[in-house]
Amino acid sequence: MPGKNNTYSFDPTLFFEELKKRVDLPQAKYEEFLRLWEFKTFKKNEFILHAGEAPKFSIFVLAGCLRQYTVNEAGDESIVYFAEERHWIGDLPAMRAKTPSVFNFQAIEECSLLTISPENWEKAFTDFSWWAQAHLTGYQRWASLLQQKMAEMQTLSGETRYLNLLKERPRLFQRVPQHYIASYLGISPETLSRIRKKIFNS
Amino acid sequence: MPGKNNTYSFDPTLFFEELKKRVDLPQAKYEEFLRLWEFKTFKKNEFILHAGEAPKFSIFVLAGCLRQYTVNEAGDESIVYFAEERHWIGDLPAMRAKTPSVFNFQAIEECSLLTISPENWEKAFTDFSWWAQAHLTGYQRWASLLQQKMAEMQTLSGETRYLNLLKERPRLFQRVPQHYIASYLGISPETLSRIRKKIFNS
DNA sequence: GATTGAATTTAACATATGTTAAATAATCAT
DNA sequence: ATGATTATTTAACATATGTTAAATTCAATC
Repeated sequence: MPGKNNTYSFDPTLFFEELKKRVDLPQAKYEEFLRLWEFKTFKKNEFILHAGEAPKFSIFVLAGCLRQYTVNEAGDESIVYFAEERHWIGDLPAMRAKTPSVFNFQAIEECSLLTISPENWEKAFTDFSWWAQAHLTGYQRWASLLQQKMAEMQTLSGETRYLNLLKERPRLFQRVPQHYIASYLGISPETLSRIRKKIFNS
Repeated sequence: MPGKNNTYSFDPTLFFEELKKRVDLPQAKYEEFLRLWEFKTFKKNEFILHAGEAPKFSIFVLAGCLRQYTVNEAGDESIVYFAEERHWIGDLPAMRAKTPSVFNFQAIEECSLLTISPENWEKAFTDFSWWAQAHLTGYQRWASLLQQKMAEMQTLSGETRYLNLLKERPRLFQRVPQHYIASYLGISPETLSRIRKKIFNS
């Protein structure tokens, strides 16, 4: 059952931990907030949201790994983000405006997610001011990081970008196929293979 | 007088127009909000904010053009953003946390700016809920656009990226030196020259 | 566990882009 | 206006990366 609503039990520990990093509240408040979210599971390779459709929810990852990517006119895939445990992911502008997203979201492994609907997202933003605050701060930082990644893409070689990513997110290389890493780095799978050969033979 | 506080008169029309695009309020409210901002002018090539320092303000551009760029360990400059009239620019995470920015901000032309201090920024965010809302929406969209630009960098040739930018921001090419455009596109000035020759001779 | 399909590696070749250097053109400052 | 500085173009050459295709390895499925 793809994208089935799984309402049975799950462990919200990770979710609460991430919230606590940003704001200090009594446990009851976190639990009230949690009620806006819905637990879903997805199987490996299952699509979570399709490009061309308005996203039906935004996501917090409890377990598993997923990829966010575009497909351009020439048909080339381009992965712009890998979300692992504790990561937030989605296309909020498209979800909130109910317009088509340019991004695909697909499970790379079996995934356990907390999802929030557009209606509940707006409610969360209105009713929980601490959430609005934390969210804005998070987005400001995220935009800044994206600009720094842009600068990397502009000035560094594929090899250097590979080494940087290996340092920043070593766990990713344990769980994600090589050609996905290549796409994320903006190089062909063959070039990545060449780079690895060069590095690990010296 | 670099970065001098110019408190004499200026025209806030552009500023109000941009605010009105996002939220509908009585004029008096806009004017109250404007009091949090300070007018500053900068001369061509003058530095507005330096990397390594905590930013002293965030910016709305009334007139002129400026560039945001990093310098990596190898000394290569990399322009991540051009701000023209009506654009918002700054490093909010660094400003708010009072930590060093990795970005330089420099006037490309003589500039008229509205600036907001860290203290006033927090005040604006607390006292004007419409501002907080609009700001969050703006950042969500901004982050999404940056991810789409990332995908462009990953999959498209320098020539295609040049043509795309020419279509998206044609005015930029009238006012910004070519080698800045090259830096923004992530190619060398020589390559950009070659690309232009190829395009305009066919 | 055998078969099938997908991912990765390898190689040969093509091409886009970087690098260096010099010539020309444009801009700035006195 | 003139000289000095900076930006742009051009060219020759070097190199990183893409492309195609095949071989090999790995992983999923029945």
